[in-house]
Amino acid sequence: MSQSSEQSITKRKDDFSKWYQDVIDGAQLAEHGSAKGTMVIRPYGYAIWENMQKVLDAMFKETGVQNAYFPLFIPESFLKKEADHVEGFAPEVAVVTHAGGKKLEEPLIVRPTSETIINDSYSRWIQSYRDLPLLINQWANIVRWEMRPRLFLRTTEFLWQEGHTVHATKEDAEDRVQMMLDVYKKFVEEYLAMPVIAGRKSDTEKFAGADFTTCIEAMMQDKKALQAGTSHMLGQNFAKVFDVKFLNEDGEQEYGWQTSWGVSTRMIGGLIMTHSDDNGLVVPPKIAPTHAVIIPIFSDEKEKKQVMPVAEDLAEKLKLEDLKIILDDRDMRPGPRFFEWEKKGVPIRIEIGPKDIKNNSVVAVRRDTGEKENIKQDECAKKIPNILDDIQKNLFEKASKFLKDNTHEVSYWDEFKKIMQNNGGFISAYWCGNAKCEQEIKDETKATIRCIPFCQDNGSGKCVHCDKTGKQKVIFAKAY
RNA sequence: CGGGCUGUGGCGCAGUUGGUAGCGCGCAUCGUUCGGGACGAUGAGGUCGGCGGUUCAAGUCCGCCCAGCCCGACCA
Repeated sequence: MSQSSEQSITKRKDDFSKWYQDVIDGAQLAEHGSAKGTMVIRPYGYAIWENMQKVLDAMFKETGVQNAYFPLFIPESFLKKEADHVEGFAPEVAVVTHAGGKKLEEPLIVRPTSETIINDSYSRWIQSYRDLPLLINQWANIVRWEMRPRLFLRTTEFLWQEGHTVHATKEDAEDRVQMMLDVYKKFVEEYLAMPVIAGRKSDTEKFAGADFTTCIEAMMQDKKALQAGTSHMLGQNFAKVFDVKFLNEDGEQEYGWQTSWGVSTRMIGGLIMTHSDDNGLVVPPKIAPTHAVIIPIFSDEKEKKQVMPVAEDLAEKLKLEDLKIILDDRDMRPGPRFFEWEKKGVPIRIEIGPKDIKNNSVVAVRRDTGEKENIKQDECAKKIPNILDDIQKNLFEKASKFLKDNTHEVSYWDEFKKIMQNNGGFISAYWCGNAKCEQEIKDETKATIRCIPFCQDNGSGKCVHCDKTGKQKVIFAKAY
């Protein structure tokens, strides 16, 4: 008995070490050293990404955004035009120097982001205030050669969307920055069930080339912060160097006011690190590639003939409710089938066996709580969607409670250090606004300013580190 | 690039004082099974990260190189 349970633990451990591989393979190019940090997104992980794309794309379009596509290769000189931008990105760009068997006249960089090449187009597209606002989004892959890649969260190549807009006034652009951050917050909270704190980045953390950067920050289960999306106010910085000008209503030339905003496949990592448990992924219903898996159970042909028609019938009925259903009738024992879908985080498992046939019922098991419920077959079409809604709600509430429980209001530096050394989490505290102070905090505790939340109580207090008066509370945390 | 650890079937690992490679999982076939990772039998799968050295003999000892992981600097 003890032997078999020991063996069972061993088996689970083996699988645990690779449960995430249903989603992404990392380091499979390990023998090719220069390709380290690249990733392969498996079909299951890609299905999650496709769902994210679909929802976000619809939300973008509601705000008037259109999709377009721009080149992967960018002339090196484009990147160099904006001083802060080149300083921020030059260390991490991959450069193509040879192609077609020849040395290139001008090296091409693989885009780390597309502000420069898109503005090159915009400078030709925009003539008049009537051409504005120009609201464009691109779904693309980009490359950033970071020193230390990290599976899921900081891969060398990643997929993302980047929106690039041009407006006639500063106010319009700033409204757009906020509008898109609101879209991200809504998407991440309502679909991914990840609570986030929205705010502005400090100057040291802002995007290279932006006037200011806004962001949403989420808390992972290890209490570290993950930036889940950013929306930047670019001002006229890129417009000036790429000559994006328009004739305004008064017949005067003006530079356009711009924004850019993006979220990436990093969100898949965030999703996993927010909700998953020791048994594998937990995927919120609103983003899950499969809502429910039906597992027919039978031990011989006779039982199979009884069970299968009911299982098939139920699958059809649930599909009519707009649910994505998998009927897993593979020739495997039930246990391994249960476990496989559990690892993949399918929100509901429906078991149908001979016992259920007798009772006209099924057994529904929730992935988030493990609760089992007997449901009459003819009530499934009504009840399963309700359970899915409840799972979605429960995941968000659970994560919200975790975020709340691990966010600490701190006034004193000793307390700050103690929290960062021990439990970690988010610290909400007053900050003087000085970059030097920010750096010292980072050096001492590894915690950085994740954001300056929009929600402020208009008070003021002593900076948690230097005691000077600060007007705003900021969120400190160790970050990915 | 600094500091630590590690490279052995698909995955996880063992390999004593050097003697020519093994275990678990997974995979395949057959049988018994089947409501939470079943069991038995049989079988497939490895130039032990690379190069060089010591030796009659190297997964094991020595040197160099390469790669990966963790910790720092960089970052979505």
